[in-house]
Amino acid sequence: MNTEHRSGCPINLSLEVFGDRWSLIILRDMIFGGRRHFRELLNGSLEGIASNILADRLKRLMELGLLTKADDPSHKQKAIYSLTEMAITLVPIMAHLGAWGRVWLPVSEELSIRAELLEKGGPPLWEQFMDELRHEHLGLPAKTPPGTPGVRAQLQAAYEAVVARKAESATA
Amino acid sequence: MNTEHRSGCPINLSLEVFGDRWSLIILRDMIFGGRRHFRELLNGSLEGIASNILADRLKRLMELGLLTKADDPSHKQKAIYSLTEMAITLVPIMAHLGAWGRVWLPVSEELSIRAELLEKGGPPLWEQFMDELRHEHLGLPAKTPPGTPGVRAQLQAAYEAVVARKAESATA
DNA sequence: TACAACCGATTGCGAAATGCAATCAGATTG
DNA sequence: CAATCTGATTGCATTTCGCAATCGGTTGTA
Repeated sequence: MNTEHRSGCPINLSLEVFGDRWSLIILRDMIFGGRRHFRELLNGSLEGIASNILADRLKRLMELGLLTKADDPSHKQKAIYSLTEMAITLVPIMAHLGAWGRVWLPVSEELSIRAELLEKGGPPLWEQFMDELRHEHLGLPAKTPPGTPGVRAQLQAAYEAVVARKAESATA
Repeated sequence: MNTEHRSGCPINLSLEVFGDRWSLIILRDMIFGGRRHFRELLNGSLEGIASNILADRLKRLMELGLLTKADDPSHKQKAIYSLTEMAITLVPIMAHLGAWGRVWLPVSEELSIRAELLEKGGPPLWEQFMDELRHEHLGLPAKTPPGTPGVRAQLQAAYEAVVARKAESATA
């Protein structure tokens, strides 16, 4: 990890981590999209990240301590990327960024429904989501009873409902 | 303003605004440092921004609607930059970014005291600070009685107290 | 046992961004 | 009237970005 910093200001240091156009996009897709593999991140990216950029950022995020990499037992070539606690605690920042973007930027309806729900759910929902991520990525025991619908699943279902509604109204 | 976007995702669109190493630093210095002039931003920057980068980012932030520029009546060459409501509503994001950085990154004590106070003050303090910024930058009536110490002044005083204490303990 | 599809990357290369240094013309100050 | 300060601008070398093609190895299928 590079130890040369422009200053010891928390905002500056955070910016040195996220001050590029792709790092946070990758984390977004892992957190909200549930993606764990290189190809999932590469092909699932709405914004069309290039493979060399993805490889570079994954490496960088690992060096910074935001991700870890492990072998996939089902496939000798596959690597599974996991969020660390450091990355999981970005959920509130993601929620705020999404809320801000929803107010001030030309967001699309289907892609902002997640941000809307996350904003309405507030800190309690964020905590629940973070516990869910800790369970999935860090192997911690689940805090919700088995069978409880996960936060990501709820967000995904809401997204799909909007897409379905828009498709229906377009053909009606 | 450029209308070509990679996607309509709120987080992506926010990243298209802040996904560089300087834009948020400039806004930080305006919000927390109270800087309004080109030279103040240029020379006061801890991170040492170059003048051409500063000029470019100020222009870009104006095009994006985060800043406005006005003539300084006291000096025909001076320009005063003001935050818009769009920029003022970044305060909670700044607070979260600072709090996250304080936990996970090698921040310096004197530069993180502001983030600590902002975190402890929570949303009520953020709201008070935003009202203060609306008064200073948008000309809205102050919501606090005249004479009340401003949030920025409190943060600045706390910063200076830490600096003074560290200087004293160094010479003791 | 072929063979296509898929795996996580890597390389080449042109374009764009970065950042340092020097400079600018006009306004103000001493 | 000279020095300083104002918000920039320009030139230029370096670095970063990002698209396209490709890599060697693994897996599934016929």
